[in-house]
Amino acid sequence: MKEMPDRPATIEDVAKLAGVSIATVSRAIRKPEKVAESTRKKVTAAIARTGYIANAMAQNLRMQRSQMVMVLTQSIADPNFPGILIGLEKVANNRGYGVLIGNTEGSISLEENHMRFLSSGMVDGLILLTGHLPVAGSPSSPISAFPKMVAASCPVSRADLPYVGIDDVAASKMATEYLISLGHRKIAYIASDSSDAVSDLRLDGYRKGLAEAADPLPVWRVDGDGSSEGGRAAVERLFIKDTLPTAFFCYNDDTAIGVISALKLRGYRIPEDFSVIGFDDIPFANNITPALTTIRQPRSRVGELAMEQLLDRLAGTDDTTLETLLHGDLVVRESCGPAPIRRSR
Amino acid sequence: MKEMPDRPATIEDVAKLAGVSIATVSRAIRKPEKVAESTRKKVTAAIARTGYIANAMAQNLRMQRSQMVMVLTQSIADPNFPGILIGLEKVANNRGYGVLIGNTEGSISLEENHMRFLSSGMVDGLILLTGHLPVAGSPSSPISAFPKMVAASCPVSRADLPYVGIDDVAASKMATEYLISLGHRKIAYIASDSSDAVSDLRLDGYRKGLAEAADPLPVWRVDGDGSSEGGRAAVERLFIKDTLPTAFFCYNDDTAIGVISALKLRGYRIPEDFSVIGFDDIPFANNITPALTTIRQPRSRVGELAMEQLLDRLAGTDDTTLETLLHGDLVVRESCGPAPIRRSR
DNA sequence: TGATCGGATGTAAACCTTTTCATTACCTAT
DNA sequence: ATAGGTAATGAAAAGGTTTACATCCGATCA
Repeated sequence: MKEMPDRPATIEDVAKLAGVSIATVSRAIRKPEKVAESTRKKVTAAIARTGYIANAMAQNLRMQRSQMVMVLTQSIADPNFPGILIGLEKVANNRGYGVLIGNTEGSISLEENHMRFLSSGMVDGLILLTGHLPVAGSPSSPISAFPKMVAASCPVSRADLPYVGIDDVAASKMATEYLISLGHRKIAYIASDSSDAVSDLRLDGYRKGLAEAADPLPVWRVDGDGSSEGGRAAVERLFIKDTLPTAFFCYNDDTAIGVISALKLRGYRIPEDFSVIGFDDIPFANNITPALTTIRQPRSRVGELAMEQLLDRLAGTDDTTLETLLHGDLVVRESCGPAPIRRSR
Repeated sequence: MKEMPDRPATIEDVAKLAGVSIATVSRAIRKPEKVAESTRKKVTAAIARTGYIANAMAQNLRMQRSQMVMVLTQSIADPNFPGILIGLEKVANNRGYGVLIGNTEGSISLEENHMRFLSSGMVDGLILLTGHLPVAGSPSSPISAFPKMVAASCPVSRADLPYVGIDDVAASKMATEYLISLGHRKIAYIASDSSDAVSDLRLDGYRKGLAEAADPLPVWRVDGDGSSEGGRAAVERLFIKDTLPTAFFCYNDDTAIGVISALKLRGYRIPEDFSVIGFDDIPFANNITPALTTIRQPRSRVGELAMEQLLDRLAGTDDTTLETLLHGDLVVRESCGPAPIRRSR
């Protein structure tokens, strides 16, 4: 029934066809209960005949909003990103919002550039996956200036911003306890680079796990950088110093993959000679050999909750929840085994 | 210097402060050469003092555009997606556009839902990663009704839509020739499901590679579904029939990973007993054992070119290029070796 | 000297909605 | 019968730009 004129139908076309004013058309659409049954029908018919679709820009201008949110990330290539994005996109779309991607690559200038979307009113709110406040304004800019943000997956340091993520401490503790339960006594934590707040949280959990062991176990933190290369390098350094743990608790799966690869390259078997546990349960954790034992992050759920929180805030529901911590699951596969009996080195 | 009033500064505030009309302010910003040096300075100063940032919604309404494009994908989780998105986002942002994500999950209703962004004017154009035209309108709707789309990575069947991707046929031929050069004579192609046009292109290339061999080699197509599970299942079926190739050319890396895993499970060694070659060079191809020999897709470049093409079209540059095919590289790692000498089965 | 031109600026329309406020007509209660 | 209330609708403002057109002024040219 749609006709295809040169220019799309406006509300005025509909009004004319239905023989009412544009105000009535608008009401018939947005507040049907405010308009008489008979006119509503006329309007509906006119809309169908003209193929009218409201111009979003005009609506948004009038209503002072954009129905868009931006998700700011350091890296689209981060293996956790797609999963989170799925959740974000899902609820945003359900609630009539569009999701804009802002990739910062860690560059401040790119980040500032993206902030123009917010200040120009092109987006209503921000999901921060970056782990820090966007650089706009001085570092001490009042939090009240950022009413439209929610952090997810990476907590924002020293900011009273709503945060949705998993309980890194609890999950890391669980991972550590699992290794202890397998008999390991020399467990190293392969960290990420020092700027990563999440790495410290996981270190905390690891510490707690060690502390609660029957006999006190030493904390053994090894530098990494969150990449498989960093994991490889960490193992190489340990071999040079000729001092080795029996189990590796890795900051993330990428690191674990590097660790395993370095260990295998030197002829060791996993899990017979060494146990390795990762974190994140990235899609490929199940496809490496040995299949990686790890902590599963409910990525999609994190995205959903973060977006819900943001949209609730935008809608004015002043939810005061500041921290939503989800539970991470231990996924036991093949990369961990009983501690080997080995001559101490 | 910025002041922070309750409501953001408008162009009128700037005009008042600078003692000029709003038209002049607008011109000073958009067409500086049209305004006298002296006034330009006054305006610039006023803008700085007020912290004025143009309201994007008002601009977009007036200029009948949105400065947004949407990328439609079947699955955010597709391992190729992030790479393409990186390229898309990069050039879009460089050119002042925002990138909206539309995840369809293969659902028609979701897809239709996303099309409202286009018809309501919330986005100016579409990047199609879905491999088919959005369902809006009848299947035979004239292509002229879709002036604002560019397909990438998955060609859109029977549509004269601009397409940017890699030359699947040439790349597949190259992969096949490589296997032949290693002495393989029984090479199977593990396909994706039949609805996938890309799978057929790769089948074509494989065919061509076989056809140009010194001695004619038989085409051997095996069903898969593009997942590692599908690869595994394909191998199992071959074992049941007890008829095996010496080399597998896989539709994609996921499939190859499944094939390798099934083969290893049965105690075979790669590449000594079987050669396996994948396609895509997904990030993890290098992290499995054996490291996967595959065809590298310049994903990010595909994204860049597709976005450039789309924005050029939106800008009215009537570029008539309909197909941009990039070159895929053969990445030789460890999963292919000389054909084994084996009693024929 | 007067007509013409060009540059710089202002006025107002246009972009398309939503929503306040006013108007109308009808109904109810006194 | 009249005041007061309610439901349905319309007129017009508001939202913040860009830009076509008009205006003004000083300068150039014949």
